Amino acid sequence: MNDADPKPDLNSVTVGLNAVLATVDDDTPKVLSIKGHDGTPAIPYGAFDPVEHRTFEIGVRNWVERQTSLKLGYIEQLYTFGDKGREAPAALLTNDPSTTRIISVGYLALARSPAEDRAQNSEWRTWYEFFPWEDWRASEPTLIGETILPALDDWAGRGETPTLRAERIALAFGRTSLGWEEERALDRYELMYEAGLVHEAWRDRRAAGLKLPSADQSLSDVTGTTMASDHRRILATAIGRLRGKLKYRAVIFQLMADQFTLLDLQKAVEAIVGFSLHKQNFRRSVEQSGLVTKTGASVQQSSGRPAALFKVSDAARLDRAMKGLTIPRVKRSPSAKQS
Amino acid sequence: MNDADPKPDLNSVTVGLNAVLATVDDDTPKVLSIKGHDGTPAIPYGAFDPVEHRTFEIGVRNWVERQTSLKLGYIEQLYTFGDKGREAPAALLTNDPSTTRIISVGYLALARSPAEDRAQNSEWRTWYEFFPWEDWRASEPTLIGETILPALDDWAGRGETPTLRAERIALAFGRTSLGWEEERALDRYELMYEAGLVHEAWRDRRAAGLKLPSADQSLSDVTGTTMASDHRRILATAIGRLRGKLKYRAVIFQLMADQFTLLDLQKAVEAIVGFSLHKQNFRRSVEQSGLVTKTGASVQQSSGRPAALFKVSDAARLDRAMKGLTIPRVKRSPSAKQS
DNA sequence: CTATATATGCTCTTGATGAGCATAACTATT
DNA sequence: AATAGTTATGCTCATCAAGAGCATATATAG
Repeated sequence: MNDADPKPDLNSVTVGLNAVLATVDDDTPKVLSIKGHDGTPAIPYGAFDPVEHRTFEIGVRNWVERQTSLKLGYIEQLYTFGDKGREAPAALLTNDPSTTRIISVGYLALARSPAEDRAQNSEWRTWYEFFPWEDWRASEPTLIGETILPALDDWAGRGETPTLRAERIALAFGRTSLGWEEERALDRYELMYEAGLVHEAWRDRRAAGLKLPSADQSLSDVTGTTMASDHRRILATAIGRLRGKLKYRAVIFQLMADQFTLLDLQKAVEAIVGFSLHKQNFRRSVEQSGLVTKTGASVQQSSGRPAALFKVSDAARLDRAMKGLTIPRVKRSPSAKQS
Repeated sequence: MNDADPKPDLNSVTVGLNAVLATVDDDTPKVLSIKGHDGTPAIPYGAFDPVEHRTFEIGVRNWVERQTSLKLGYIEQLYTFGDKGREAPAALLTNDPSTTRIISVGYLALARSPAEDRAQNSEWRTWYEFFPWEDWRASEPTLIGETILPALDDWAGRGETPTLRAERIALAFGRTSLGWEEERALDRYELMYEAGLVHEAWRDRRAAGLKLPSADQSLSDVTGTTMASDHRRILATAIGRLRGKLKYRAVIFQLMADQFTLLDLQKAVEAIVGFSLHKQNFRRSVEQSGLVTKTGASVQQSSGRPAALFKVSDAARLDRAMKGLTIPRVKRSPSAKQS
């Protein structure tokens, strides 16, 4: 079955590792960014060294910890990006960019708090700086209704499959009965990329010598900060993944200090999912989950009643359950005329 | 930040593509397997050709479709495997296995029905042949309580962190309040691998010249069919992913024929998740979901009342919602003393 | 002591989910 | 044709999770 395969020039592939380091600080979700080759912000990346690294994960931990003095807690593989056209940063990793295809394995790592800054030329940035349309905490960003949707609708109309495009747009931007689904961050970014609504789209097409979209390029100036290579796509992947994960894994505690109030926890969740929660109900669900325990102590903020401090309970080391489409399993007695 | 990185010998990495082709046929979940180099069943794989393939996905579609005449519908990247020690099949992909590290990008693809067999030396096999402990449709496999758990407990006791191991085991095999979580297929396989309960564990350690576990190797003879390289791990990843996905994406219809009865649908879901569902409630949830529509026709099986035929409704092209940890968003009026 | 600002406690309503009884609609048999 | 056996469907109940929002409790700032 595979013997029939020709043996391509395998040596022309290079593997890089990318890591989205995320944290929540000052009620703000942040990512560690470095300066890319042309000054554009980039996600930390390094080459995968097959000799030194027994595992990708070990590789990521190694160079991240060595270069940032951050000790990574949670770490998870995101996706492996291998599209042609992401060769841009090739020059940074190899001496012969012309013939090499670079693929990169993206990772998501969570760090507790910025703990001051360490690494030179790296800094923590709000991720909403790169995705202004993803922050609904105050309210729906006006950018969406005023700029993004009109432009996307316009783009949809120009395509050969306007209906399909319209459906994708509606689904991604919460215009269906499902409403806004925060975990679709990647879908949204991809639509915007395709429609030429982000700077990268123009940059990449120009670099590839492709014909430019018939859209208005100036729109891409107001849709957030550009990143090097396809790093913004990787970041979108990370955001979407983390947002989704929050719902079925107790991963949020990887971002919390040892002690925290329920409001701290709520703010952290809100920072990540990008919208506000119902306070009383949030508390109820958290307390019922059994994931946290009162420490007994409490803290006093500026004014108002002091808040009780909580810590992660042991049970939280275990992951949590899932949910979804409704799979009604049989629980009680195997009696009755079942089946 | 990454300038500090030494430039390793990047050329010693080779990229392969693996595809788990899954289908449901005759109420049985199946995967396409080929004969591995030493006769062991393997998952179809091929080299990634950076020249010919603009994208991994295109690469996978290409060689799968060329070699099996199967047209892939749904396809999704699973995970990229890069651990040292998976060099075993290197000889198949390169002429110089000694210095090359092979990493492979795993994909999951869903095919409708086996549609007869096509490719030479490839065949569809029940995936429970490789994971007998994952099939709870009739009842909990006795293999778990009689063989697996005792052996795992034994293994846990031999380690330096028995409590941690015991917790992992309890969680993976449904011995916690969460019960059996079908999507933890990979967790279970990995535990068994670590404990030397699957043949691959012994094979790999022997090949690597490592010391063999102090466990009883004969146990690995009753824990399902062995696969080449780390393909069984990849398959476990695919199973877990698909099982989880069913709950929040309408992906099951990728496996159904144009017309189907609700029981057909139920059987397909059961085949995948590995346990039985409550019939009436399953129907209720499916019908309420709006994902299917009655065609008007009905079919008569051997005996009993004829069943109505359904088809996928247009709405199902859209994906479905998700659920999870409980994130109480504010829906109604932003009035009251909220926040 | 009063006005404010948070933290918490609770109640109500609605909808989803787990169970299982009751019927309907066919085929195979007496 | 009446009876059994079998699978499809219809429905009712009970329980629980989730969305809303009023009511109190406990501080800080005049």
